[in-house]
Amino acid sequence: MKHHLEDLVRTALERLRHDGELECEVPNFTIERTRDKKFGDFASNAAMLLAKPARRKPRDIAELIIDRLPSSNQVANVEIAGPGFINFHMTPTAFQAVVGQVFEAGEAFGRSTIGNGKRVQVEFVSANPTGPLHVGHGRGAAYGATVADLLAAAGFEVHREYYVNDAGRQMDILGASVWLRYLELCGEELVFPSNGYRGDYIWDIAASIHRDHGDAFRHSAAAVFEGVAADEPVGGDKEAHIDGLVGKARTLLGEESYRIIFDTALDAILGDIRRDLEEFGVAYEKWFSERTLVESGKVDAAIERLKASGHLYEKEGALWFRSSDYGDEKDRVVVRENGVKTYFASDIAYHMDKLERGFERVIDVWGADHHGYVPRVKAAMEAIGDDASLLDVLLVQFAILYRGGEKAQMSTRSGEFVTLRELREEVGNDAARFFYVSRKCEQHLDFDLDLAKSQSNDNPVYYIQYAHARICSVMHQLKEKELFYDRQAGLRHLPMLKEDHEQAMLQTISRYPEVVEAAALVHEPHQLAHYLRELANDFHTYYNAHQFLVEDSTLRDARLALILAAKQVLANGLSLLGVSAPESM
RNA sequence: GCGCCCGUAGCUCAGCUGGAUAGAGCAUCGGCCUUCUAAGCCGAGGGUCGCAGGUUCGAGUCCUGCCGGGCGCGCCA
Repeated sequence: MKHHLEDLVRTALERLRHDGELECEVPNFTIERTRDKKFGDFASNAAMLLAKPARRKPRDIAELIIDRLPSSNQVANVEIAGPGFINFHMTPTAFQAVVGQVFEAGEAFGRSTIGNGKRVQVEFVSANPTGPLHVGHGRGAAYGATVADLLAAAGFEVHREYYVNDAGRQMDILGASVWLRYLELCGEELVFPSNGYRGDYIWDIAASIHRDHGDAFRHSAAAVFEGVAADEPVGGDKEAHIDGLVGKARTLLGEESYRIIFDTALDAILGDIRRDLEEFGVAYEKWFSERTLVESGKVDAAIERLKASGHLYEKEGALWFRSSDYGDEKDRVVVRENGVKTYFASDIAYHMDKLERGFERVIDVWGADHHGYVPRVKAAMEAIGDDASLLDVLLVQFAILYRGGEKAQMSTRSGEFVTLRELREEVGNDAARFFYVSRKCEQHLDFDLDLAKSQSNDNPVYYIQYAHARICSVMHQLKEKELFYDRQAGLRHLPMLKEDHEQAMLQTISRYPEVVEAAALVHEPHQLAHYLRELANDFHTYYNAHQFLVEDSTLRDARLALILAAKQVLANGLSLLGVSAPESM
């Protein structure tokens, strides 16, 4: 509907230009749903935008536009109001037609082609595989997955990707942590490094290695800690201590054995993350390995490219990227003094690779604590000669858990965060997915665990799902009463739906495609979440005000057609959010 | 100190990317089940849109400066 009116106004403006009545450019006008029905169904600001450049009164321009407006069987009346709004009153049949459109498109209702098959990559979660996902990652997962699904619904060709940091120092620390726990299982006595990973899952992995390999990787604790810098609790440096232990693991085990432990740890944790996300309804086209990026020489190639274009320099033994030339607050190290490339170096190569793969738009979903990282990545893209404006970084703020009105403990005594899995088990996937995307990403999220679990109208998930289930229930009752529903008759008799509640529902349903499109383009799934609550509200209100299973079969068919269309839209919307649409509750 | 994000009803948040009289839910108070699921519906009260300027036909929305809160400022990832 909206697009149709846009076309009409644009045509009118072109005609005005053609007639010489308008000598300026066609402005970027909008067509909006009106807030108040007395202003019609849609309003355009085109005349007011033209007032200044055309040097005429907005109301005069509005009149000219209306004169040139092509006729449309969807438009009943057009009028000028207020400072120069052009208000459109649609015909009843224009709204009624939506029901037929919903049935025809079914699951595809709400999809559009504005994305025009443009290739867009969405990279999200990408948590280091050093432990299970926690509730903070959960928000990125739900948000990224929904943004990706929305973009797909809007006609983009979407590629979902998880960047696996399987190369890097943190992974070495993970490997060392597992090995040390393994040594303890072998009977060695040692003081676990303060900077090591100490979750229970480390013990589990160590135990599985011990089960499969016995004492094959055992070395005496004395040998392992010999010559290693002191740990922080005893007056040393925790970083130097852990790096020393990693070095010992390498030399004592040898590359082959070290690799076995490292890979076992990586596979175990990554496997767990994959299962977790899969159960959460989050799927990826690709799990992109940082290690393959390193091994393929792409990181070196990226550094070479920066060097060749004169953006690198040496200082204090390290290799620096002059990112401050591109607006970053200071320069960044790419190769450390010890010759090890930084994570940033890999990331430059990774983003270069993304564009080389032909993505026309690249979206990174990051935790808000990484916001300081954005300028340097964009700087690197510019320096390399890529167009940094193709990259959109969406920063997701933290989720704070509440229980009983109080901030819930985010981490356990051992320092482990509350995991995504624990949250899913407590409130269920549906509530978790919905709550995570119910706020815009830059908004801090207060996640009320009690509310997410409550089975009442306070809980928007149940409220929406209940609307869907209620419609299913009505159809069930229809059968029980041995009545029938005739879709064609229902569509024919839609003009009988003259009640306010029925009009409201038709209008809300007709808005759905606009909501999906807007939510996709501005990456705001919460718009869809709020819309679905509105639609559910319209339905519940209608349900209480009127009987559907009435004697008059023509009216009954028309009403059932209407609520079945609502059911389809509820199901489509919930599906985009990754939430189920139950038949009964 | 510098940078990013947020300040809208008692609470949690919308406000369609500058439009007409600022909206929901929760909470509070008052109503609605012999009738398709009361996991629901209806009604009432509740506001200096953090503060001060500016931009224009028009500002909760854009700009500047303050105030308050969160986060970030490693040769970590």
